[in-house]
Amino acid sequence: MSIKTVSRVVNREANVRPETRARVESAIRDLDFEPNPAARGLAGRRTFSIGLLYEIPHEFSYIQQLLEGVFAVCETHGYTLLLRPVSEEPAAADIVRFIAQTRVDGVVLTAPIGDRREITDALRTRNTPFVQISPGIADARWTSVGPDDFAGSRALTEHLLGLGHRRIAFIKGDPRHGATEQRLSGHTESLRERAIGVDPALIVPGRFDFESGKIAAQRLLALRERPTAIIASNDDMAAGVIVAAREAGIALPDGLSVAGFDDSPTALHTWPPLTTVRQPTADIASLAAVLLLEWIRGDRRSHTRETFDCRLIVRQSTAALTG
Amino acid sequence: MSIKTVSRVVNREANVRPETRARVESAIRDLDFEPNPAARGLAGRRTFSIGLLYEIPHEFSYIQQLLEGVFAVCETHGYTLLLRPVSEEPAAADIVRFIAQTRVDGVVLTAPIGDRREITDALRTRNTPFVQISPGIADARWTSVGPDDFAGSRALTEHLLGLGHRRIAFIKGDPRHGATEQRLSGHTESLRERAIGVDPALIVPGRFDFESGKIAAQRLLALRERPTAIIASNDDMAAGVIVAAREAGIALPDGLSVAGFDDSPTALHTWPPLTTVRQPTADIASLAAVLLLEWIRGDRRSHTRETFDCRLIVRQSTAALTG
DNA sequence: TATTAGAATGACACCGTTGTCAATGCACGG
DNA sequence: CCGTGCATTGACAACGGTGTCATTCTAATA
Repeated sequence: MSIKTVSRVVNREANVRPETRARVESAIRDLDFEPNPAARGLAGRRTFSIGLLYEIPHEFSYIQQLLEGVFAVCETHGYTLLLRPVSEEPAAADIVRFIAQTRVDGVVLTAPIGDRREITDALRTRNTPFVQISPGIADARWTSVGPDDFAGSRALTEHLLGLGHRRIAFIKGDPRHGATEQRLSGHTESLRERAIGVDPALIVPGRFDFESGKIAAQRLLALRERPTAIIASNDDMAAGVIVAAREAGIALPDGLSVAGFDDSPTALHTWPPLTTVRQPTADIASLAAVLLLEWIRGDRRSHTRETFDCRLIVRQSTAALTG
Repeated sequence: MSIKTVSRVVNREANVRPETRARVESAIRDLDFEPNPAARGLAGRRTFSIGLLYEIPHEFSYIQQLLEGVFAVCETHGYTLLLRPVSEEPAAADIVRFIAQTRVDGVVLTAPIGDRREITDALRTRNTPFVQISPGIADARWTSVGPDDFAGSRALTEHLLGLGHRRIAFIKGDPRHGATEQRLSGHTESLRERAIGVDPALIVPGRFDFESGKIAAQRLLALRERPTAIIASNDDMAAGVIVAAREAGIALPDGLSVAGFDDSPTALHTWPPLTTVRQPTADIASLAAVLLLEWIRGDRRSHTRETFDCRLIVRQSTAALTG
């Protein structure tokens, strides 16, 4: 069985007997063979890659900011960035296959992918350098970079407490994200410090998207004793809260204070514009990329957990408690 | 001068005499030499690329939809996608350099990059396959894919005319985008068909971002004879219009109808939710990628201009003219 | 059965760099 | 002036596939 025949099978060329093809294919499967794209590119004068050129948008959503931060670092270091959008809960095997196929030197794992133990284990086993963005529990065995969600969330709750609110509801984010728990504990911690009881009825689940925020708000606004303020774990959900409030005929911000998290473009698109917490996403992503490259080059031999401060952005969606 | 010495210079290795280094560097510049990444990867067992893994977000902005469409096609065809965010008005040379460096087999040009004559010329000269997304003027010498902005815009204006509006203002988009002119002419064409004069005061410039929409709206709302409806050339600007209207104390949609374009996530985050026009961005991007791959493989010998229908999405931001 | 075209397979050079190690150049001390 | 050791450069074999062309099968035809 010559190498060339394998090449024919891989490239789906004609003139290979079906049984030969089958034999090769099963061998490929057994050996987990992935053709080396560099060798294919070199010999075949093609790269099996295409470029996508686009203008940097004026307003960045979270992913775009991440991209921007990582991309900037890649550019200055002469690295290429391969994107891999994955569906929810990708199998560790899918990620390993991506690395095997592309032969990337390392990967940046965004939340919540980097919190999956099987995935970090698989990468560590293969000795593939990686950094984790916005981890849940930081692990000393690898590097992670993220915002201080806990402190950011505390600042938000304290802002509302300062405005006189005492019945403050909290809409949680996607439970798979580490940020979700940290943002929640920042909130409850603030309440506890002021000796304000945490009413379980005021803490409701969400999934970080507009729709889940709206549904959560409908539930909260239907309570006998309605909250005077609602904190959503991100801006998209806060936008959902605002719409739910409008549909319920509640005046904003006087009838209800609403706050978000992230300072995404959405925060300015709502009316009133959202009080929120800004995390330096692009900086986080840049540092993650820098640390990854250092690791790849062997310039670094110990792991770290880097945390960035968040900043409270007060806009008109929160107001002093009246009456 | 051995090849190896060039390699040392390129890789910034130590132990190269400064004058040797200088000589090599000037030769590199003179010859426009770009190292072949495949050969470097093959010999050096590294790819100078890192991966970025992220979960597909629930709500797609325009860029994310494009990405998604192109990516899906790349994945099924075994291609890798290299992103290249560029600043406004990138030089053709930058783009040529990107191609030279990465050796991509072809590129997708998004608006308005693909409308720059110098860029298309440069690509054609180098024989680099490319397709253009949302072109201004389609050129028979290359392939382009885009929405039918003209018809979509017409549908929007007709919807407002049907609601009884006659003083309809229009906020234009970024003039560098082909869509801008097409969306405007769809609007004026509709008016003309109904023999309604086009009042130049009601057509104002914008740049596709929230802020420019807000400023344009402030200008329109200050007119002696205020429009009863405002069409913004995209949703972000429409969100700006809504905020400007709120600040002016105008009730929506009764005091003013507002419409956007694109059906982005923003369209649902505003209150009232936006009447808008949905373009099948992901489908457009997918077809662009498919056509590009066909061209790369030589399966295709003639260029085409493909157009996708848009769909009017009526929500609560537009209402019948009262009084 | 011999012949032959076309299908299937293999041998081998080559793609453009980097890693390794040998060769050469050079400055300095004895 | 020569030997020593480090700085600098070059020779050459990989790297892991693909392209080309020769060779071997296979089955249809005479």
